[in-house]
Parts: sequence; C-alpha cells; structure tokens
Amino acid sequence: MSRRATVYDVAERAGVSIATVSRVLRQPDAVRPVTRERVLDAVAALGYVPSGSARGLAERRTGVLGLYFPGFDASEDAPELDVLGEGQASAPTFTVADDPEGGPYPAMLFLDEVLRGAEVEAWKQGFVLMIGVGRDDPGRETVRDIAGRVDGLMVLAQSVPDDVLARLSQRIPVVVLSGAPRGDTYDHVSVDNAAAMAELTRTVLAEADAGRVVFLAGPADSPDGAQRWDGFSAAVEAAGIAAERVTVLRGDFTRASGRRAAEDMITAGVPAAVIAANDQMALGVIDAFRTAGIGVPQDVLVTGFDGIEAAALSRPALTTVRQPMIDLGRAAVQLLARRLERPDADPMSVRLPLQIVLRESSRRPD
Amino acid sequence: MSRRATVYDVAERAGVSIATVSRVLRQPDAVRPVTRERVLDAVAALGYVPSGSARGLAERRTGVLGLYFPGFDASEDAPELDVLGEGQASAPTFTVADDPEGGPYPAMLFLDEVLRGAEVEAWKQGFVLMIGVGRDDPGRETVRDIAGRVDGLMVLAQSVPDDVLARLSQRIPVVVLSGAPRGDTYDHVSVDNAAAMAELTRTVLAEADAGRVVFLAGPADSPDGAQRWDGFSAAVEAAGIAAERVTVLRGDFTRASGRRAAEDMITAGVPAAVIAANDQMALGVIDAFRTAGIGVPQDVLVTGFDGIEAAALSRPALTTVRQPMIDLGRAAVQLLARRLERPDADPMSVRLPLQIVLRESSRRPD
DNA sequence: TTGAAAGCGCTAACAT
DNA sequence: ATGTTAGCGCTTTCAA
Repeated sequence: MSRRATVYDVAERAGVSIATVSRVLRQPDAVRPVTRERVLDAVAALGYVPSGSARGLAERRTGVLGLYFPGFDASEDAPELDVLGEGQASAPTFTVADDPEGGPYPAMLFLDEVLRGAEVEAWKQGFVLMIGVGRDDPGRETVRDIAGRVDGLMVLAQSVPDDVLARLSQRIPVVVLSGAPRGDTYDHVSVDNAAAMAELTRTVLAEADAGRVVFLAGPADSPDGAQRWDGFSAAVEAAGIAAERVTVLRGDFTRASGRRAAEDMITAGVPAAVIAANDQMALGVIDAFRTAGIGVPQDVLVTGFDGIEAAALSRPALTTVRQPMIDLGRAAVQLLARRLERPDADPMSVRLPLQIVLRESSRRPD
Repeated sequence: MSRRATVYDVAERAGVSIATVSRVLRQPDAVRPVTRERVLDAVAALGYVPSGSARGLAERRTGVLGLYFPGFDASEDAPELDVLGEGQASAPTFTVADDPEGGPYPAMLFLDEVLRGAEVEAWKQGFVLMIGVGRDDPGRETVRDIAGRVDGLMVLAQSVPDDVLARLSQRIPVVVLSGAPRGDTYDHVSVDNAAAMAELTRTVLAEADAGRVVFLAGPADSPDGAQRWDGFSAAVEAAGIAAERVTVLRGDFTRASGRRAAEDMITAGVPAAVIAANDQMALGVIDAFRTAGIGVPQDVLVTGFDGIEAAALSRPALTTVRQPMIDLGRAAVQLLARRLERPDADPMSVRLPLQIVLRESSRRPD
C-alpha cells in the first residue's frame, strides 16, 4: 500500500493527460477505444480507485444520502467485545446450549426497520447511504459532519434541535421522519398517532371499564408519545371519563420500564387494561404480570404501539398499532430524491397509514 | 438555499482569514476568544456547514467506514411504494385488522444484525458508517465508489470477486467478513462453520437413522454453505455412512426454496431428519411439512443454521447454530479501527465462536 | 479526440 | 494569535 495512485499516476503510465483519464471513467464513449484501453490497463495495473472526496468537491455532489438518529436505546451499555485481545486461538469454536433466553442485545426495533427501508429504497435509486448515530456532543458535531458529506439528510424527529435543523437545511435538503410536522419548512413523513391510538382505546373500552384502565406513557419529551396520549385521552373522555381521573404511569419506552410499571400496578391493584405507548413497555408489562401469575388477557388486557416483530411473536401475541417502519424509511428516501431533482418544489408532507392489529392480548376470553 | 456558504464567506463576514475560520472549527483554543466569537457568529448567521469533500481531500482521511454487501435477498422484489403520487390526502390514516400473516417484507435477517453490530461499534469508536448495497453492475462500480469515499472497508465474503478486492486493498484497509479466510492478505473475521455443523449433525444422528437423513444445501457458490456441507458429511461418515449415499437437495437460502425442497421430500418419502444449511430454508421446510400434516419433531426432525430471530420464535422452535452476527459486525469495525492505527501490523484473523442451540424441532418426543 | 488550466472548499505548513 | 499560500485529486470548460 505504498502511495495511493491518483489520476496523475494513471495518466503518466498511460501516456495521456489527466483529462483523458477522467473521461474514460465518466464518459467512456468520448474517448477513442485504443486510448481507452491503454488507460483502463493503467488503472488496473496501479489499482487506481478515484477519490470520492476529490470527486465530490469537483462535482459539488456526492451521491450519498445521510440518515441521522439520536443514539441507541439500550445498546449504549452493549457488552464489551474485545476481539483483538489475547487468548483467541485457544477459545473453542463453538458451544452447545439449550435454548438460552434472550441474548445481550435487544431484538429488531423501530430504528432497524426504518434503516432497512431506507437501504432498500436508496439501493433502488442508486444512492449510497451514510448512517450517523448521535453521541452526546454538545456542539452537535456528528450531525453537522454528516450533513457536510451528503446530498440530502434524513433525521428522526427530536434527534436534532430546531435551530440546528434550520441551519442544516440551508445547505442541503432535509427530511424529518415521524413526530409532529415542524412547520412547513422541511419535507416530512409522519403517521397519525393520535387517531390510531384513539381507535385502539375505543376497542379496549368495549371490553374493559374505562375507570379501570391504566395508561403507560413514554418519556415526557417524546412527540410521538405525546400524540399517543392525546389520542388515548380523547377516547377516554368520549367514554365519559375525565382524563385526569385515569391512572397514568410513565416509562421510558424500554422493556425494563414496562416491568417496573407493572410491579407498581400489582402493588396498587391490577387494572382491567393497560394501554402502553409502545410495544417494548407493553411486553415488559406482560413479563411482570406473568411472573406474578396474573393472566393476560384473562385478568388484564394489554396493548402496545409500534408493531415491532417481538410483539407478534410474544405469548400472548400483543395487540398493537403497526407503524409502517420500512415504508417510513423508503418514503424518506423518495422525498429526498424528489427534492434533489426539484429543489424549489413546495415542502411536502407525507402521512403514512397505521394499522391497528388486534391480537390475543386484548381479547377477553369468552 | 442560495449558494452554499464557504470558509471564504465566513472569513469575510467575520473580518478574518480563512485559516482562522478553519482553526476555530478544528482547534478552537488556538484562537483568541474574541475572534472566535466573531467567527462563530458568522458561522451561525450564514448557516455554514463545512464541506466533507473538501475536508476529506485536504486531510486525506474521511472518518467514515464502509460496509458493502451483495444485494437484498427477497427485497429485490420489494413492493412498489409511491408516496409522491396523488390521492394521499384522502387516504385513511389508519386501518384495523385481525392479526395479518407476515407483511410484505422479510423479518430481520443475517445482514440486518451484522449491520446493527457495525453501527454500535462505529458509534462507540466515533466513526460514521457508509452502507452500500451491490447492484448487478458489471464494472463493480458501487463497491469502488464506496471504497473511494471511506477510510476502511468491510465486505461480506463472496460479495466481491478476488481481483476487485485485491485492487481495493491497495488503496484502503479491507476486512472480510465470514466465509473461508482468503489467504492472509486481509484482516478477516470468520466462524467455524464445519466444526459446529459436524457437532449439530452428531446430535441429530443420536436420534435419527443416519441413512434416513436429508441435507438441504445452499447455493453452490456459497463458501459458508460449502463449509457446512463439509461438517455435515464428516459427521455422517464418522457414523459409518458414505456421504455419497446421503440425499442432498439444493436450495438458495430462501424460505421458498425450503418449501419446495420439502415438497420434493414428501413426494419421495419423508426422511427421519432434515438438516438445512440455513434457517430460512429450515423454516420453509417446516412450513411445507405443516401444510402436509407432517409433524415436526414427531415425524421428522429439522435443524437450521444462523440463529435468526424467526428461528427462535417459530413453532416448533428451530434448533440451529447461532452465529454471533452482531459481534461479527462489531469485530469487523474493531479490526478496521486497529488497522487504521497501525497500517503495517500483520493481517489478523479473528474467529468468533458459534453456539449450537438445541430446541424443539430436533428433540424427538419421549 | 485530446490537452491545458482553472477551480471545487478545505487544511496545514510557514511567515509574520 | 493570525495571515499567506501551497496543495489535496478530481471535473470541466475552452482551445487546439
């Protein structure tokens, strides 16, 4: 890996100018076949790979789309992994075990699916994807760093403060994912959290006494969480119960916080139904109830929100509202691609449909 | 979004030179506080975001790691999604349904988990990740494109031909994931497919007649698939059966191909056990057997390989060999980070342990 | 069809 | 502490 080959090296070796080298790579037909071959040979011989930075600088575009999100839920305390350490050679290449309960990592979650969608669509459209995960940087370096390297940026709602977002969008198109629309400065893809939660709540209230329902809320600063509360409280009020009278517990969207909340409920008296602001917490609730010997749905109904995979596969299967996560990612890419083509088009807001999925956990046995 | 602000604009507005602007951003302490403030004000006022291309060119490094993989399994025929079309406004914001069977997209698969691992580790180490998914490009443009934009590249085994890989590694460090080690030119992270498959096979042979076992192989060009076959055949021979006598069916790692293979088996006579080269195919086999009223594990044992999530959650739960997918991704990033620090270190090969997970599908009922 | 030369926007010596 | 300047490696007019 001596010194990296550049256009100059290739040009010299092929006996042509750097302009010709560039042409061979960009518009091969503009070069005489003989010349082209000579250049291609030199390219191969030198292992020449064009510098993306130089090209990006000269072309003033990169062909890369950025996706930025806040940070990892539980993965922040991912276990240490040190493959570079000693003692590798002596380790066994496999072990045998009876089905171990859950590994050290969480299952596929919201972000993974959004990412998958973005990948698929970027791939279809011929873009490359750059992924940045926020760290606790005061100066918001990471997101700016990414913004400087891409043609367009997708950000998860609330992962970036408004002022930073405003500045970034001065440089490149920005698409905001989910959450409440933020004015109409940016392109936006969202879902109708409130409407779906209201409907889901109505369904539950058909089976459970509105006065004995507990709402398990998300973190106070989550816009999605807030919208879900809005939908819930609207439905409860419509059923003739003041929202203030409902028991509200607050979690942080993690499974563990759901377990804790359920333990509190057990202490205070098991409710008729628990409506959680996301699946993870709902699953935690079910965990804790099971441990305590309380049956779902026999003794208490439970619902979630998001539609992660684990919700479909839990026992009992969890009633939830499925977000079109993959399509959210895809839509964001489409919006970005569109704006890159037509920079001056009006900001567009796309609202994707949610799907309420009724399953065992909310269906009182006959 | 007039013209993008550059260092020159900022410098002019702040009444300083471009060098000072650059300093304020790179080494703030080297600038007098008053000056720094002036510059920062100008930055904010102009919405200045440094160009990653220019910076990368000048610094000769980007801080980005690349991850390249072949293409999407089944997602190539992902359904059309057109969010930009008409009629959006009138669409309902949600729908209600009883638990729908499987959506249009596959569950979280091998690649998704590897990706997650890479993300986590890149995040920990302060790198940004660039993801490229291969298209059927003759000139291998995509991977070269990525290689030109990153400081180091991770590729999935067999997703890139040897000659291309060799060329790329002339420019930047390359880490190859999984599969058989390719000489010792690159850093490498792999697993011992053969040993684990041999052990798994032995376990199955303890319950099923070796003469009545079917091996469901992967595509002929998969090195992982080949290694799994090696392990299987070794175990079978050790049991006193010539490998040639074993019935071998070939699939392409998809669930559908597993279903087809099972249908063939049903026609030819249901075997005592099916050992599949990956989980997807094993799940397909179970699908088809269930449809035909053949019980797993009562009538036939089935095992997979990979340890994807769906394997743990299927009915019956699938015996498999769990790959440390997340750790594979993390290890690759660690290897890359190490090499960027010490470019001349000897190529390193890390072998991660597999875990054989015995579950219902291979456990003959008492 | 090919070459010469002027940027693209930034960093990092080197001067001051 | 700040300014000047020479690249970094490529694309793209404009000429020849």
